[in-house]
Amino acid sequence: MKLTKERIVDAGMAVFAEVGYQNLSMRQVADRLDAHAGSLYYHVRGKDELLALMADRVCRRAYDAGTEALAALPPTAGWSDRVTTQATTLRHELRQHPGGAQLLAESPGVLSTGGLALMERLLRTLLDAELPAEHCGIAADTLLSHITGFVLQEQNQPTAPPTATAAHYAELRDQFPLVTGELIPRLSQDEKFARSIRLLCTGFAALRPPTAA
Amino acid sequence: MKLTKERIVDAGMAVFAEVGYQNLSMRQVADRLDAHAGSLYYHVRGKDELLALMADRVCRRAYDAGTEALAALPPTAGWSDRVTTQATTLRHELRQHPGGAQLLAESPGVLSTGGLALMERLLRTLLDAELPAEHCGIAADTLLSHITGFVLQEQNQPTAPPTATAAHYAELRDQFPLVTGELIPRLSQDEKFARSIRLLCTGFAALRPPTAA
DNA sequence: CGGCATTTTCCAACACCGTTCGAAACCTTG
DNA sequence: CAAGGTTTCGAACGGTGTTGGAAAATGCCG
Repeated sequence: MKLTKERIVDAGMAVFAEVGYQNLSMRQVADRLDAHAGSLYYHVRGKDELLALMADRVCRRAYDAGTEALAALPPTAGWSDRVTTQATTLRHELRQHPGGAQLLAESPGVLSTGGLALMERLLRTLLDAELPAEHCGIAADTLLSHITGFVLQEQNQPTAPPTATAAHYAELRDQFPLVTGELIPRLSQDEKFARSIRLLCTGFAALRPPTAA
Repeated sequence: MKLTKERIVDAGMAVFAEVGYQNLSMRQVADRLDAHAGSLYYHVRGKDELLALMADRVCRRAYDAGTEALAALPPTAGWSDRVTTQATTLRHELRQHPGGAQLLAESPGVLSTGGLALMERLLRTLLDAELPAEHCGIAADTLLSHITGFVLQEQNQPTAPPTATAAHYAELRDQFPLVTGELIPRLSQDEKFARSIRLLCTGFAALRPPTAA
């Protein structure tokens, strides 16, 4: 079957879902298309462009999933609910593929169409929330970079905490009582994420002009 | 001269500063020590461990730079100034090496001693600010993941904006009026970072119990 | 000092990577 | 059919992380 940019990105996403960002290779993408690695370079300038296209697709998916989730929101939902929904769907989409956050992080910025769409909707949400316009850009930027940072850290946390010696562990407890203490208790990642977004939203709310209730 | 974990990490940091995270290779590190690549594996389990050690060192440096900057703060400085100082020094340290944020992001979490030290001090700062203890963990986590996310995005923004066709550019302006509009105006990265931290701090402040003035 | 054992280094090799390039195959058009 | 452009192949290049056995260096003990 004929090779196409579209089909190459499809195959790229497929092996991405299987082996993750770190182990994605041109040869595997080509294999999935019953083609040879060199053939890809007729349609794509290099791995960078392929990754950028894939990042764009991830953004697009997150955008579409977001519109769906937003539509399911009750009409009573406030702006912070809308922000939270967008953040949650983006995180969910990033977590679909291992290393998904890295794909977004290492592809050059939010230049792609999909990334811009995400940003645009977020800005509109914040503007509709009557945030002062001059702060919306920063707010949206902060939100997005926080989300990618969160999922990134989340995705390469070691699956199994290392079997540290009891002595070494005691020493750590001694040296860093707060980090090892009951702050940051057994909170699920979902919970941590939700709270961090809530935290950001309260920060946003503090920017709003004091409107009479 | 004898090879050591310490010396290997030193060399690693040196070539890291020169070629950046993406192009750092075991062979270059070995070359700088007048050794062969295979020899490194006697002292280090693999590239992953080397990167983890380097990440730890970056954290340590950021910690030391932070204590210095904190000491230079006037005693009248409030907790938000202390938070900002820590954030700024961390960002500055990450920006020292190209791809510095990726090093921190891809090495497994904040498990190293240096990372824990950073976290511990941040937690103490927030606790001293009389934030409710159950929120401090989230707050610190949010701050850190935001910083890494910010520097990450900052560090692989394309140096030169692509020479897009005027037609295509107009279409973008049409499709995404907000992103391309005068929100997010010509703000330096420093300014954007400062404001994002300020934003987070106001969010933190909103968590504090209303103490009588 | 010699001899031995351990620690450390070399060096060649493996498998894989992204990328390039000329030749072959294919398809469309005249 | 023949010509020409489009697309694919297939081998190759230089690079990567990593391994394992041979070789050297080092420390130790008689």
